[in-house]
Amino acid sequence: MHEDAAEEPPAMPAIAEQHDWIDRFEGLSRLEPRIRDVLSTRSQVIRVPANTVIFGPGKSPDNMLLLLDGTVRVQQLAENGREVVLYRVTAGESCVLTTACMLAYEDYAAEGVAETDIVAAAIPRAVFDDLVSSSKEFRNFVFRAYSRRITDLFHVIEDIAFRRMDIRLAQKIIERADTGVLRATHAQLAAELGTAREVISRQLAEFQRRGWIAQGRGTVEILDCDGLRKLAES
Amino acid sequence: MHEDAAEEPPAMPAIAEQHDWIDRFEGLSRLEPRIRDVLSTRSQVIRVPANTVIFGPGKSPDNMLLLLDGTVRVQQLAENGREVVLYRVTAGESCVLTTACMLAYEDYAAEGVAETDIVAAAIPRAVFDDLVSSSKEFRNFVFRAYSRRITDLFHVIEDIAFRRMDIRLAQKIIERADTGVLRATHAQLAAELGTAREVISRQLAEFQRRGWIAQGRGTVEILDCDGLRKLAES
DNA sequence: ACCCGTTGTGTGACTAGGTCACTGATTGGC
DNA sequence: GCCAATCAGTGACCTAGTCACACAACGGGT
Repeated sequence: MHEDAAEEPPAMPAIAEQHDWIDRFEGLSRLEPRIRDVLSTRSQVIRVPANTVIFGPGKSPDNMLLLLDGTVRVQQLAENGREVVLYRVTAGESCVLTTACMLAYEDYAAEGVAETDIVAAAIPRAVFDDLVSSSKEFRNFVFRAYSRRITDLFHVIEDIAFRRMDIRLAQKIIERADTGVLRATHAQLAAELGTAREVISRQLAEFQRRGWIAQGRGTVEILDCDGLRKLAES
Repeated sequence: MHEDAAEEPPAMPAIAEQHDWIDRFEGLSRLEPRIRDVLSTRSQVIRVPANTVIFGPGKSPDNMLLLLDGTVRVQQLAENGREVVLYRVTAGESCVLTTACMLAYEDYAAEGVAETDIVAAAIPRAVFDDLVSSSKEFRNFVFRAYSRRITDLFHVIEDIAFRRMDIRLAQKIIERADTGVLRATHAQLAAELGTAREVISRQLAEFQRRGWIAQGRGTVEILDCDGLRKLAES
C-alpha cells in the first residue's frame, strides 16, 4: 500500500470518495500541501438524503460542510408559516452559516434543507479552527464564502423591499427552468419568493395570457423566454 | 498599588486614548496578553466626523474598525433612491462587513455611514490577518460578530417580508426614542424601514389620532408608550 | 372502475402598502 | 421680509397580501 494512491487517484470512481475533491473548490486549489493533507485526512465525506434538515432553529451542526454534490436550500421561516428562500448552496461551495452556527452560539431563524441527495465533506469544528489559524489560503476561502452569502442576503433584501413581484417571478422562472420546464407548484414558488400562493397564481395566469408560459399541474413551461426576459430586466 | 485598579478604572479621562479600550469589547477581555499587546500597539485610534461614508459601493476600507464611541448606520441603497437600514454598529462592537469588504473583494450594495462623530480603533488588514491566525479568542470574536450581523440581516428580511408596517413603525419609535422624543423626519423614518414617506405620514397620523404620539416638524413625541407597545408586540 | 382524501389551482371581495401628483406649511438664510 | 429649501398632508390609483371559498386533478384502496 503506497501513500501516493491518495494523491493521484487513477480512473476515478465515485469522485467524492477521492481526496482530490479539494480541487473542486474555487479558492482551495492553491492550499498549502500540509494543509491540504489535514483537510483530506481529518474531514469525512458524508451522504445525506434529500429533504433532510441540515441545520435550523435549535439544530446547529458540529461540522462545517463543503458541498461535493447536490444542493442545499437555505430559507427563512416565519411564525405564520410563510417562508422565503435566502440562497442555495451548490456543489463546490461551502455552507458558511453552518460555521456561524457552530462558532457563535446564536440561534438562527433560518434553516438549511437538502434539496437533493447530498455528498459533502464534513470538517469538525476543531479541525476548522485549526485550519483557519494555520492557513492563510483557507482563511481567505472562509471569508470569501461569508462575503458571498452576505451579498446574497443583500440581494434578497433589495428584491423583497424594492422590486415588483412580476419581475421577481419572471427572473425566478428563467433562473430555475434550465430545460425550459420548471417543476414547482404555485405554493413552492410563493415560498421561494416570500409571497402568497394566490399572488403567484394570478401572475402566472397573466404570463400565460401573454403567451410567455404554459401551465400544468406542478409545472411551468417557458414558451417565450424573450418575453419573460424583457420583463425580468426592466 | 493593587492590581484591582486596572479592573475598576477611576475618574476616566478620554477613554479612547487609553490602551484599555480592548476591555470595552465583550469577547476581547480574555485575550492572550501577547495578542492584547499586538492589538494595542499595531492598531490606531481614529476619529471620524458625523455623516462620513465609511464604506460603500466602490469604497472598501483597508482597516477593520472597532467602534469605541458613536454609532455607524449600515444601510442598503436601491437604484430608485429608496433605502433600508440594515443595522447599527454601536460602541463596543465591530463593523465586520468592513472586514468582509477588506478580505473578499466583492462589492456590496450597502454602505456604512457615521451617524455621530466617531472614535474607533482601526486594525490594518495585515494585522487583522495576523490576529485571526494567532489568537483563538480573537477568532471567536470575529466569528461571533459575523454571526450577530447575519442574524440582524435575517431579522430585517423577516420584518420586511412578513410584518406589517404599523407594527414595525411602532417598534422603531419605541426603540429609537430613548428620551420619549424621537428626532426624525417622516422621510428618515421611511428610509429606516424601507418604505415610502407617505406611508409613514399616514401611519403617524393614525398613531396621533389614537393619542399615542404627538408630532412636530422633525419630531415624534411618545404620549402613550403602552399603546405603542401593545401594537408593537402583536 | 369507482370512491375519496389529498393536493393543486382559480376567483372575488377586501385590506394594506406603494406611487404619483399635487398642495400648503415651516424654516433658515440673505 | 422674502425666497428657496425642506417637511408634511392628501386623494386617486395601482400592486400585493389575506380570507374564504369552489373546484379540478391525482393517487391509492377495494
